[in-house]
Amino acid sequence: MDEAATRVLDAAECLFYERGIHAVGMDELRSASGVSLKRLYQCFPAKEQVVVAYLRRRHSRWLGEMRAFVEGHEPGSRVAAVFDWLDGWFREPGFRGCAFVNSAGEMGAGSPVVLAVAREHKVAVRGFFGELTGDETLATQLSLLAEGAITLAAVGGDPSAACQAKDAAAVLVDQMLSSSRFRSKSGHR
Amino acid sequence: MDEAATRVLDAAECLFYERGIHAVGMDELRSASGVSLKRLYQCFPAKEQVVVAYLRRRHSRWLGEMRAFVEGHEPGSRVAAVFDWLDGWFREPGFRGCAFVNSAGEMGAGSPVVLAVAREHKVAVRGFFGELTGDETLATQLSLLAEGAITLAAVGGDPSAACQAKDAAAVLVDQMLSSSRFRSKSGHR
DNA sequence: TGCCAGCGAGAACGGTCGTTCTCTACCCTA
DNA sequence: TAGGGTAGAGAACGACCGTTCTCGCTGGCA
Repeated sequence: MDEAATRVLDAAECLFYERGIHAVGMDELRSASGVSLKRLYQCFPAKEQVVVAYLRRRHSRWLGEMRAFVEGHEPGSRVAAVFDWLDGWFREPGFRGCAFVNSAGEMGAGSPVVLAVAREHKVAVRGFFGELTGDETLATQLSLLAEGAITLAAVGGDPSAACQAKDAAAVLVDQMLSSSRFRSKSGHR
Repeated sequence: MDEAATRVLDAAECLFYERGIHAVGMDELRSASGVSLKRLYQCFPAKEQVVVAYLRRRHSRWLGEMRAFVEGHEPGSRVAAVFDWLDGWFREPGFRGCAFVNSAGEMGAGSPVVLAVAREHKVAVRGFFGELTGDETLATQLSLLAEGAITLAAVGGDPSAACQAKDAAAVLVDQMLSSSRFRSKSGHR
């Protein structure tokens, strides 16, 4: 990837997330990145492609950082670690919710490709919970809690949502463990 | 309230929710509602006030409909009924997620009043769960599940999120009941 | 009947957007 | 040194936005 494109995406990641997509014009992207308008349009023939590239890169970074944090914990406490990581994120200055949900809400109705990128992100998050738990149902339920926490932390302005979600997640994990132990011990049929 | 204002809000509720706020201009609001631009600006001196009024009215309707549905069920199955109601909502044609989350994501960064209305909505939803359960912690956890279900149904395009959330909610409610029974029976101290 | 306040229709205005074009300066090659 | 292709700076363009203004009409009242 071009170094100019990287600078554009750096600027886009700050500005789009902070103020929303339609509130940031190409001119502002230009002045913030120091990349001329001509070159900007050589890298990204339209604004929508800047948005898509911004979201794709943010997806890699976000999931990578979460994964690195979680995998630094014992296997038995990794689900809880996810919510600890979310808690740290919620308390960062400038936290404004999920970039993918915000972008999809803003452009999704008129831009199927942005909606698709957001969807891929959510599928990947659920997949990560699947890796952690090895159980599809539990993975979905945990991703529900995580999504809810992100939404309530952003819109509700309450970072403690992560902690509440962590407690609920512990209950769900316990329940799943005991029910699967029960199933394997009783071995029905 | 003026009948013209009602017609404007009817149009706004359809258009803003379906296509997003900044994608719908005042001219389109005028033609869709049949209210002249002059009168529209008499009712709402700026677009932001249309947005706020739209959100407030939607909040009343949405919570009212959910409440009516839930209160038509036995007290013991009302938490589950919330998620049944969400399931029906998710399957409606044109479902596009939470209007408050979408609006806050689109305008929240530049419009504190819109963010505040969205926040009030989320507080009210949590309060409703509080009425149902009589337990603050459980209410928060259930609202996390509900918010997560809305997000995943909208962005992930998966209406079955409501069903998954319902199952998780049942686990959390059971756990809460058994732990409080335990506490009252053992009567610690 | 004459008059005036209020209305709707839509033009007008200033601003901003995404995108393209122009022009100038520069660098690499011959 | 001469020339041509490239890049940057920024003007230009057409479209659209939110908002205001104009203007002709209407309908109630003296």
